[in-house]
Amino acid sequence: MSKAKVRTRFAPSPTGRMHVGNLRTALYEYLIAKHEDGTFVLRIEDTDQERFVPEALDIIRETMRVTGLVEDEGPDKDGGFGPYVQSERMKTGMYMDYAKQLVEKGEAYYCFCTKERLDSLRGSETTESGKEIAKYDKHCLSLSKEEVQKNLDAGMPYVIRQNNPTEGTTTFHDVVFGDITVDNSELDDMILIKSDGYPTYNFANVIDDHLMEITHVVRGNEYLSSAPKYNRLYEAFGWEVPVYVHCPVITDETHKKLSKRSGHSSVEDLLEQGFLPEAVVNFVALLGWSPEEEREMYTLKELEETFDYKRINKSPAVFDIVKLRWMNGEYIKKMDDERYYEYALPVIKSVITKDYDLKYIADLVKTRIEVFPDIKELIDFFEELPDYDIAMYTHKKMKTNSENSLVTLQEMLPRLEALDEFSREKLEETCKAYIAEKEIKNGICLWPLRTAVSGKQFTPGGAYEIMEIIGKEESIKRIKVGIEKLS
RNA sequence: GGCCCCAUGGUCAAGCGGUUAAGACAUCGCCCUUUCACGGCGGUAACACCGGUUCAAAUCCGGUUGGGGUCACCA
Repeated sequence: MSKAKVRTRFAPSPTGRMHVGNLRTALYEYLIAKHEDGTFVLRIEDTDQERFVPEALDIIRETMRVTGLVEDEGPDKDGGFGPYVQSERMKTGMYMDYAKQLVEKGEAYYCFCTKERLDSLRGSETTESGKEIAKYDKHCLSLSKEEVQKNLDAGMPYVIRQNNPTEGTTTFHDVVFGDITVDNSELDDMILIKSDGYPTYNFANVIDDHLMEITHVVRGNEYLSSAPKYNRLYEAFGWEVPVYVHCPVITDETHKKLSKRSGHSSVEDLLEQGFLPEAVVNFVALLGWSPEEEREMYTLKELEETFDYKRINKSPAVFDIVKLRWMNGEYIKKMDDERYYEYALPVIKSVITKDYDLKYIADLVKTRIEVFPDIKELIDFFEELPDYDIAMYTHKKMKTNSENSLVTLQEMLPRLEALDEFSREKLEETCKAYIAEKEIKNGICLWPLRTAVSGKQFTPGGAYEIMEIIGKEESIKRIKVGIEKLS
């Protein structure tokens, strides 16, 4: 028997921004498919009309586009398994038909219980500690066929519930967690069809995955507890269960599930904060999974080759923004000039209005940033000399203080004024000559100059680079300010 | 609270019965250097606890503790 073609799916519900947990799920689905030369499909699960937000769809598409997780089949790419949007599939009445099949088999039943009854059900049965017991009591299971029909004819609102056994156990298999067995008495009779006629997420999922011939299902660990009920559904239909891959949750620094509060829970947030999509993908791939080889920088293409879902971790991982920043910095350093400028120049222009060599400035900060907005505070002094404390002229290691700094500035001023060209070469030549002449350490000359022209403790580049960028006039002006401050 | 899951440095993690318990981020120190950064070198730092099984346990089993998840006509 030949191996069935691998088909995976990313099935988001369009309810808001794309969470990094969703990105990881999508990524793993994508990688599992690509690794086996399989098909990655996009399916939109919009069965919740309450929470549906139209823009969310665009966000998802855009996120997938920039991260490179492009689907092989989906709403815009019919592969013969459509429609790929659940609200459209719903129109065919297919979910209802399948639900009715289950009713026929006695694996499901109509339920006419009101919201009030359900609420009182939960309220009445409480544990000693006052916690709720949420299981439905199978009240409507006892209704006769005639009673059901009568209610239906009367137009009573209803739902269809799964009829789970109350004795015995159910075991399901998960690739990362192994076999998990639960008592059937724990299984709630979950709703399959809502009173608005829409299928619930759980039901639509099973139907669609089967119909779309999905072979591997990746999802968050939060769905682990509903997995046994899925098994019963597959069993009831007599369908083959796909390979389940449950991923550990991603948590924040407090080890709680990553939420909007943390400020970087969505891919959108991250991109807005100046992170590169490839860095985010690389980082997220490593959250809960590790390759066999000793390495952690991977392009999406390389991940496709090495990804092995059997190496997914079981324990929750903390989303460490500090390490993401580091990784992003690594990606920035490796960027080719053209693309780098594309990202860096706009940021530089937001700070510098003067006619400076902006690409030169960009080159200077390339190894000094982790995300692009970092550039701002690094280069603000180019635009305007900040007011600074003369204590900055004193540097122990450079052996400088206000006195010798003043001397340096006073003696260098005429030499610099005499220069007709403020190139790096000329500047270096001039300073070196002075240093040799006075038989002093480099720092005695360069530190005061750098301080005077920047007014900052730390700068990207040294005195030569800064003076070359701001030019003769501005340099002289700033050195005079320094002399004034020191006098 | 019931049920399920998890447990190696601050964080991500390798490890599948015998290792000096990798590596990365962070942190600290040194080198390079006109500052900072880059780069190079080095240091601090971990098997939650208690019992088994075994000649041998981070690795297997049980319990304890801790953490997480889930208990919707949401996904």
